[in-house]
Formats: sequence, C-alpha cells, structure tokens
Amino acid sequence: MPELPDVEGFRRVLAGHAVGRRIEDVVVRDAQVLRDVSAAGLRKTLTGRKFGEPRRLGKWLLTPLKGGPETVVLHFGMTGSLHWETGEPHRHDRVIFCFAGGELRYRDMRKLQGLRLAADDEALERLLAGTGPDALEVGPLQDVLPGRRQLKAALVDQSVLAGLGNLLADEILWRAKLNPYRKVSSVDDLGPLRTTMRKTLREAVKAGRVPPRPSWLTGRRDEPSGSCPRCGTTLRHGRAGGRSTVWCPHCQPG
DNA sequence: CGGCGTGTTCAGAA
DNA sequence: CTTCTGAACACGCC
Repeated sequence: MPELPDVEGFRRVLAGHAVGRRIEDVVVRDAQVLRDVSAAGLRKTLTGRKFGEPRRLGKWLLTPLKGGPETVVLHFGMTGSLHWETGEPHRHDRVIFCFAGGELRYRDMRKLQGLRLAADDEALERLLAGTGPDALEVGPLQDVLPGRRQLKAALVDQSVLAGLGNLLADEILWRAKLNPYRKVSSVDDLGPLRTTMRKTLREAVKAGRVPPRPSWLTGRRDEPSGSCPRCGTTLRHGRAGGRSTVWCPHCQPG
C-alpha cells in the first residue's frame, strides 16, 4: 500500500495524535523491524520524551524527538502502516508507542523495511543522502529525470524522484498518455507529465491513499482482462523498471 | 505446492 | 559509468 499519499496519511496520524504527548513506553513486539537500534536502546531513548512535528520525504516518515538530536525514521515497505488505537493490538503490530490516551502502532506484515533511530541530523542526512527530491516538491522534471531511461523506470527510482510507487507511476503515465517504455529523452515537453503527477498526488493525498476507483487505472489493473477506463481498450501487462506494469495500448502508444 | 506482490538492495550482465 | 534484470528479504493470498 504505502506510496507517497499513504505515508502522508501516516504523517497526519502521528501529527494529530502523538505529537506533544509524553511517550510512556515503547513495546517492541518483533525486533526484526528494528534496523540500527536495539529494543532496549529504542525504549531507553524514547521513554519520557515527546515527538516533535513529523515530516515526510518521499516514502520516509521522519519524526524528531523534542529537544533531542535524535529522529525516529519509519519506512513502510510494501505492507506497513501506522495506527492510533486502543485495545487489543493487531497481530502484525511490530512496535507500539504507548501514550496516556492511546497507542501509536507500527504495523507491518512482511517486515521488508522498518524503524531506525538517527542519532543526530548528520546521521539523518547520511541515511537520506541517496534520496531524490520529493515528488510533490520537485521542480521541472527535465532537471531530474535521466534522458536515457525508460519513463516508468525513472519515475519509480527513489534516487531520482522520491515518493512514487508502482501503482502511482502507472496511473500517472496513463493519465499523461505516455507509454511507460518510452525514453525520457523522447518526450518533447515534460511539463504536462509534472502537472499530471502533481494533480494525481494531490487527489490521492486528499483520499489518504491511492484510490481504487473505477475511473482510475488502479481500479482495473487486477482484473484478468481489465479495460481502459477512458477508451475501453483491453489493458496490456508487462514489466518495466523491474516492476509489473499496466498500460493502455490505445491511449499510450509506444 | 507454486506463483504473485503497492518496496528496497545487491550482484551480475549488457 | 549507466542501465537493466533477477534474486533476496517475509508473509499472506490465490
């Protein structure tokens, strides 16, 4: 699930419920998601402290600790999420931040990513050094997309552009009527692609996720012989940028 | 049992 | 050096 809009939703969960409250305890239910910190170290560093205002870079959620140099860094992989809840934890809740009024739960079935603790701003910068500009903040695309690469491969490469995942990249290229296998350099004007990207992201952020609406390509891609929501042509499936890729051969000619 | 997947990383090939 | 492919990670669903 988690692409830029989802992570933005998780950021709001954290900002709306956990910021400013005292962290009473940190329960690590599965230490496999801890990347560069021990359960004991995390608990010791966080207990008694408060989260500051969280920010997002691409699919990274960065939450500084108030007054400290440390930043809690979350990545959600393919199946991660963040919840503000009370009551029985979910079986895939891996780390739980306990507050007086509720719990912030880092949930992740597959554990492909996890939680890190950057000791200071320098460590944080090192961690994010390879990450490109956020897809909602980036300027003209001709300045960042490498000309020789396929459009799809360039859009999902987090070192080029941070935030787009497989579904969003297909959705955006479909809306922009660009074939995913086309080379970046073959597109005369990348302006419309940027406009489409921003519009698609804003809509998805508003919905809190990538909407599986019938009018979106994402609503059709899993159907065996799904058809283009715009023209009805049977969609084509292939691989680009190392990921499963869906496109409309009529709207997005090669 | 085999195949697949909204993400990332690495080795190896082209 | 750049780009691409496939495998690996871990888990649930077909």
